[in-house]
Amino acid sequence: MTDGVSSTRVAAYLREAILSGELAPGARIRQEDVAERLGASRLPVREALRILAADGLVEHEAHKGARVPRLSQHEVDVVYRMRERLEPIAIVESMPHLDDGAHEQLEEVQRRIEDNTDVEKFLDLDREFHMLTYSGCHVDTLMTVVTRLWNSTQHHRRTYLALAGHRAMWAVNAEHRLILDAVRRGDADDAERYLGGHIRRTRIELSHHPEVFR
Amino acid sequence: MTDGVSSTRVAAYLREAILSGELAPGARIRQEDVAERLGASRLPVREALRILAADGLVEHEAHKGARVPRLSQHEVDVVYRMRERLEPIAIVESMPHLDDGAHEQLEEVQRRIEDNTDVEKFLDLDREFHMLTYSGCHVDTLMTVVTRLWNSTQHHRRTYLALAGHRAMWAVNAEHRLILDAVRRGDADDAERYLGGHIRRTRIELSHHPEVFR
DNA sequence: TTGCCACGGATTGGATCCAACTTCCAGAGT
DNA sequence: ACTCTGGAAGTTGGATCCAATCCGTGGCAA
Repeated sequence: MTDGVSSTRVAAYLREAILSGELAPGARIRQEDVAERLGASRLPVREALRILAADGLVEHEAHKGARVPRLSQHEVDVVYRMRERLEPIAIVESMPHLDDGAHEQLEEVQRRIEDNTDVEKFLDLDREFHMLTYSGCHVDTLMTVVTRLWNSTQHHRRTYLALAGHRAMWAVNAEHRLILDAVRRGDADDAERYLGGHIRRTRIELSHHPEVFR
Repeated sequence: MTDGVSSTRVAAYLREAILSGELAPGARIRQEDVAERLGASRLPVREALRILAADGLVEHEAHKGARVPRLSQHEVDVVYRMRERLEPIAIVESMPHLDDGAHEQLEEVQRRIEDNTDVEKFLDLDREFHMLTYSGCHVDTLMTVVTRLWNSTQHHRRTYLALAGHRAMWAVNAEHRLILDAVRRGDADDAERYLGGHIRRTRIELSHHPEVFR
């Protein structure tokens, strides 16, 4: 259900365009272009841009318009260090509320990740896997921030994956399996540990590839 | 200097009203009221509300309007656990960029905190102290999130202080002094440790006072 | 050639009017 | 007495038009 509200539809459209890489970091977003393309007026576009700014997907400057933020290597590194500390909280909050159905879903998504070879598909599935592990966390403030952190580094994950291919994928799968097992067993300590390690290892791999940041 | 842009002026006005407690959690904000009071049209008010939503100061629902979010005790606890893990990153990022002038300012602010007895004044000064220690952190994503976390719990700090008075204030001052000293010495490990402990102790004190959450 | 100023197109910000939705209350029907 | 329905009032969302600002371009002078 698209909510019926135009501004949220526009926001969804732009969110997809940015996360899919169609709009790269640094790209400018002209209100009238979007309005025309979606058959709406500029007003809902303006509101959509504010919504996306809250998600960290665009940055807005008065009288200069909106553009997709361009993060430096150091900024991305800090974002990953933030994730390393925040997401363990989310998984611990979430685990008690995950039932067998959720565990099944996780197993299924992880199986699809292991069968997959496409970069774009991996990005979606990986995000789905982690968000599923957090789906029992009902603290809005936390989930908003976590989503924001994923959003703002989506572009770099993509270019890194396109570069490294599936060479390092075995580690991701091993870590996901360990996380999934800990979640199933209800072992919060292990879940925290493996999740933190997963993010940390990714951060360090990224730091070895400065070419991702042009 | 107020940016000249109406929507940011409106946002600043509402931000002040919310942080000062004038608009309490749960309070509804009608666009026309604000517009009339500030002599603007409803449009900049709408944009201001979106800006504030990004700061976590209001929540917006389609066709139902904006209101100041009401956080549960558990949510506030999680927000403090987030702060406990994020702000140490901020202070470590910041410290290398703080010069003697900044150290002087910190000393001055802390002195004023120790001389102060007013609750409202303490809230401002305490925030100023911590934000000063983070002022050298130029990672936008991190500072945006930290600000958001402070914003969303400002109300609870106020009511707790009004309740506990300055009984527990000595601990705050001791911790501030230790943080300030570590910052001066450029000792990142100590700064991290004392800051984390400061936030953690506050969180635990809050958890002992459920009456703050009505 | 280079730097500066002015001007005009392009783009965003704001005001007003109209449409859509929500909420609340009265009244009929059970 | 209770529930459900319909409609009116109140509030937010969207479209259009106008104002303010930015930015590139071209001309002019040093």
